[in-house]
Parts: sequence; C-alpha cells; structure tokens
Amino acid sequence: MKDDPASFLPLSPATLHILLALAGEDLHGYGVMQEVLRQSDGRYKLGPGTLYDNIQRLTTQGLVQEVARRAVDRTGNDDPRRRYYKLTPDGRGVLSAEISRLETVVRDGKLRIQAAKPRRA
Amino acid sequence: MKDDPASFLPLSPATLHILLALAGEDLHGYGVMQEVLRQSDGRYKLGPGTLYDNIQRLTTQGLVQEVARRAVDRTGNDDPRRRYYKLTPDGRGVLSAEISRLETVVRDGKLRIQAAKPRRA
DNA sequence: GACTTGTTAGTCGGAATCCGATATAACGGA
DNA sequence: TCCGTTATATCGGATTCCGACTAACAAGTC
Repeated sequence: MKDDPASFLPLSPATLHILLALAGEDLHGYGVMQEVLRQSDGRYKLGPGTLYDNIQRLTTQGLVQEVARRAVDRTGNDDPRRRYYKLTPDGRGVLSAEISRLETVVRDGKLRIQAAKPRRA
Repeated sequence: MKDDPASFLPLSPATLHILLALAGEDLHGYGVMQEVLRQSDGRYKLGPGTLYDNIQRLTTQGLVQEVARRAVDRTGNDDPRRRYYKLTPDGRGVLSAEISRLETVVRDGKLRIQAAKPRRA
C-alpha cells in the first residue's frame, strides 16, 4: 500500500472511530466496540455488522492487521476467543492525515457558524 | 423538528461538507459542489448523485430548505435555472453540534497518535 | 447443578448511502 | 454558430451501514 494516504480520505465516522480506538493499543473486536463507546461517552455505538465489515475492509486495504494473541491485558484477562488487531504504519498515516484534515474542517466550521449574522467583511 | 440535534450525529463526510458550505451563505446546488471543492482545496469532490441525494434528505429532515431568491450574487449573475438552499436553524444546530463533537475527536486523536510511537527517542 | 449476565466472534439481509455516467438544456463568449 | 461551462436531475450498480440473530464460553449467583 504505497498509496497516498489522502486517497483514503475522507473516512466515514465508523472507520475513523475504529482506527482511533486502535491507535491507543491493540484490541480485539469486542474491545473496539467498547472503546468506541467509551471514547464517545456512550453517544456512538458500533454494531457488530459495521465493526466486522470495517475490520475486514481495513485489513485487505492494509491499514489494520491481525496480531498474534497477547498474553494478558491490563485487567489480567486472557480469553482464548479473542482476536487482536493493530494499526499498521499505513493505517497510522491515514488516521493522522484524517485528523489533520478534520482540524481544518473544525477551524473553518467554527468561523462559519459564528458568522451567523454576517456583517459583510 | 424538535429532535435532539445529537440524534443526527455523526454526519457522513458528504453531509457535513454540504452543511458547511451552506453555513456561509445560501447557495444553489452547483454552487455547493464548487464551494465544497474550494473549501477542501480540491481534495474532496462531490458528484451530483451524492449532492442531490443529500439535499433531498436534508430537506425532508428539515435541516435545509429551499429559498426563493432571484437576487444577483456577487459576480452579478442571475441564472434563472438556479435553485437556492439555506440552512434552517435546526440545520445550524446540528452542524454546530457536529463541529464540537469533532473537536473532541481531533483533540483525542492527536494525543493518541503521538502517544503511541516513542519507540526510543 | 442450574440460572443469569456479560463476553466474544461472527453471519445475514435489507436499508441507506455513495457516486459516476448519463441526459437535458440554457448560458456566454470566440 | 459552436463550444465549454453552468445548472438541475435521474438512474442503477456498488458500497457501506447496522441491527437482529446465532453460537459459545466465562463468571458469578442461587
């Protein structure tokens, strides 16, 4: 995947949040669901359909890859059913590009919204 | 439509950019395409299918409404084929909510991206 | 042991959305 | 007159979303 990271943009909300969840640490599918829920304060809930569709697509695109099981997580659990995923360097690059793109969107957006009563400039 | 603005979130990239384009000034369909292209520095191009699908949906949702406006724009043009649209107050509220949601996403994202890579300094 | 709740992976199928190709036509300038 | 641009709109295939469902195992409770 030496494709330009920009060619993957913009990311859908689901894809963005999945990559974001994996940016912190490697996680298994169910863990991604929980992490997205946590990151959004319970406001954005990812269903299994969306999750696994995305994981599969992201894997074939080379942005995410499955990794050999980790021994234990920080809670000391080790459920053998788990399948862990991690961001590839390309995945991290795409996420990074999207974040900075969104940064300008937010900056522009705030200006535009405030100018609700345009005074001509 | 007294629905909670949060119930419309998150917005797809296409929807977000259309609302953003209309936040500055009332525009006609083709104008929205151009404005989105301009705002993204030519990186995000909206096709007519996506545009009109969205305008229709946003109109029935009450976030956008068509306005009768035959006045000239700043280039002095007055093409009678044009159909202008504007953001409703609800539309502005939804856009505002999405922008502030994205603000936290960006903030979190930046932390996560730089946090997970200090593989030796 | 039986019961219950939570964890974990996945499938399935319909709905929603995307999005380019295409159609149509009026515009403006060379 | 002819051409490139402006402008609205539809169509249909492809992609994505997303909840309901299946299936197990885990862990704690009664």
